[in-house]
Amino acid sequence: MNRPTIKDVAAQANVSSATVSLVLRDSPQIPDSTKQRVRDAMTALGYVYNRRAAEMRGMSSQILGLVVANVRNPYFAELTMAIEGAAHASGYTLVLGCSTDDVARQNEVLRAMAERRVDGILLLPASHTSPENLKASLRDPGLPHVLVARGVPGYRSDYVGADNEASGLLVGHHLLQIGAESVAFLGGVQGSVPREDRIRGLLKGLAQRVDSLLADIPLEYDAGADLSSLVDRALAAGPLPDAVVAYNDMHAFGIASALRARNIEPGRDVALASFDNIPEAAQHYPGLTSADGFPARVGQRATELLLQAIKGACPGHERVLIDPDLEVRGSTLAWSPPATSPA
Amino acid sequence: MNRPTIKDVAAQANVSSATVSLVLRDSPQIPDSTKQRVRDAMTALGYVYNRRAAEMRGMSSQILGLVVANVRNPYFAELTMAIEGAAHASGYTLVLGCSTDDVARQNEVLRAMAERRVDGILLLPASHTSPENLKASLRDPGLPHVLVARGVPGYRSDYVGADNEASGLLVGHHLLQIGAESVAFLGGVQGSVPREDRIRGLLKGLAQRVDSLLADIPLEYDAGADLSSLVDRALAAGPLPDAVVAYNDMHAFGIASALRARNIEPGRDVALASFDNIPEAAQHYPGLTSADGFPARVGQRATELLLQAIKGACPGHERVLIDPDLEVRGSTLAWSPPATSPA
DNA sequence: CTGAAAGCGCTTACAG
DNA sequence: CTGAAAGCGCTTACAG
Repeated sequence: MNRPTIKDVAAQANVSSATVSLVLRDSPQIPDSTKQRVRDAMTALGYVYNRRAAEMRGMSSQILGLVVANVRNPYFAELTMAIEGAAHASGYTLVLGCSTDDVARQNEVLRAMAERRVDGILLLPASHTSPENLKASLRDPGLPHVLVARGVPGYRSDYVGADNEASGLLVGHHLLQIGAESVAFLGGVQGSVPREDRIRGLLKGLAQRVDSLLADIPLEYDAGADLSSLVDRALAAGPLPDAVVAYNDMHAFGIASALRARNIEPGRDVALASFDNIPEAAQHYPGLTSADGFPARVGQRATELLLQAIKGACPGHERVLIDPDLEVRGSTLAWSPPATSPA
Repeated sequence: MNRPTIKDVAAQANVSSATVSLVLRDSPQIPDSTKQRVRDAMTALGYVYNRRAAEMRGMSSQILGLVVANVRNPYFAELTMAIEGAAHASGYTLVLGCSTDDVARQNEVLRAMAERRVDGILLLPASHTSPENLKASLRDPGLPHVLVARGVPGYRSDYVGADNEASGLLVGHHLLQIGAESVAFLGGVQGSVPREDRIRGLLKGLAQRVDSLLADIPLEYDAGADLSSLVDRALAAGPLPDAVVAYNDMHAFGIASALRARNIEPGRDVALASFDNIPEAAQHYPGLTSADGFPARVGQRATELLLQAIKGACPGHERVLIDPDLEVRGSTLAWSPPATSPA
């Protein structure tokens, strides 16, 4: 026999399928005795509710879609876990798509989600996503959605992300405070919005003493990033800066190792700071000074906003920025300006 | 107007809905001229295929479920990406559930997936999953499934994972070869099957000279693991071993930092090896010797096996172990036995 | 308190 | 080459 349906359950319990349906919804109009009989029939038959069939009668799918570039980046991983947790807590199931930061792949994934009638979509847009793109994939099909962690310039929609400029500002202020006079920014993918925001904030924070970066070297790709050659290029470009700011903690770890391999001890010979403050930043030696972007909060808020939008209570272009916080550790605290420069 | 259906498309194109359905499937019995007309109607109306409705007529959902403990562990992240990629390549969409290594949560997630009628499930079982558990959640409802990365003793099913014992053996042989005479194993969650397999293999590999571990200290929980206190406990337990073997690379990084913070240079003062060989292991200073578990291959094979099981071509208890490989780097190569011991 | 019936958006024989 | 009709497993008015 095939999977049992409410009809089978109804037959077993000697009621109509309508009654079974009402029992499933725990309707108050069914007396407990009948409910019990129906429930016994369900377990006897091993009945599993078919939400897909229910959906056909206008019910929602209770599925949310999440599209991220990848899940290897610990920041994205944390975000994904937070979103899965928030969705689960609200009775939603999560469909995951990885764009691998590729717009074509992203479009395929979004289309697949639309065909499966997800109730809404959380999108961390691939790097070169265009507004027209999102209009065609999300706005026109009428899919409720919120953009996460990265905005798409020129596209108005709900958005939740870290305040990258504020993060940069915190890092800049701190470096100013410890006396850094030359700063290089390493890592991140060229042209990405968070990267630009972080640099803009950083320069604002440093403005009192430093007016430009000693070096600004982006990566070609994020995956399999070659931090070692990045450090080579930075060292070839000029003198060792007082401080290196990495695009994120993962890049910072690679940079720290590359420096150490060249006999430059991070924290002592050069200050090192970065962004994200993933748990590993605290475990690293020296402890890595990092601006926390609170991915769990971003994911939580983004999910809440999406659920509101699905309910129809949608302003539609809310922009939520999560306040950053700077975790100061040995990688900048252990450094002090060279003696040659005046106090 | 609501979402357009094939009926709307049919009206627009002056054909019946049956014809539209055939065009969707690109049936050869429909002439190109009609197909074109229908397709034009689709784009004009912004029609989006409703796979859920199709499913009601006996078609499959083209959805696979993946349940993992978390996605923060880089090994799991890599696995997840590989599975998402393989699923996508075969036209499947992936539903992701995180059990947070909690059996109750895992059961909820599996139930939600069953209600959504996924075609099959890939499960990385939570630590204390029982065979009865899986029987009730997977076998009885007739859900095709394959277990990934961790087996459940006493439960027969398709399984794909790294060969942890062989990995341990490789590490053990290598440590023997560089002359290590005392070895401590640090990290991993007490009682986990991969942990036990790794230790068993390690001891086999060392058997020629070493017959027991100097220390074997597991973690209470994986999340937010306190590697620093782990190292303290290891150092308190006795003399510095020749080699430390970490449960995985993430733990090894934490251990390396903790050692360095205590003025013990990993690679020079103590050999350090571990498991997984995540990309960061190569970037670390010193390069981390690590046994590669090839999560991408595990994910790929597991997905293939599941798709076969879904097609019904299922032996049902295939056990696939992916061959490991030892990547030897500075963290063990730079170490040499203390001069006091004879050559 | 419970049942008969219509309908969600598709697919699939079956006619023509 | 194309259409009418039945049916997938539910839910929801509407009767009784």
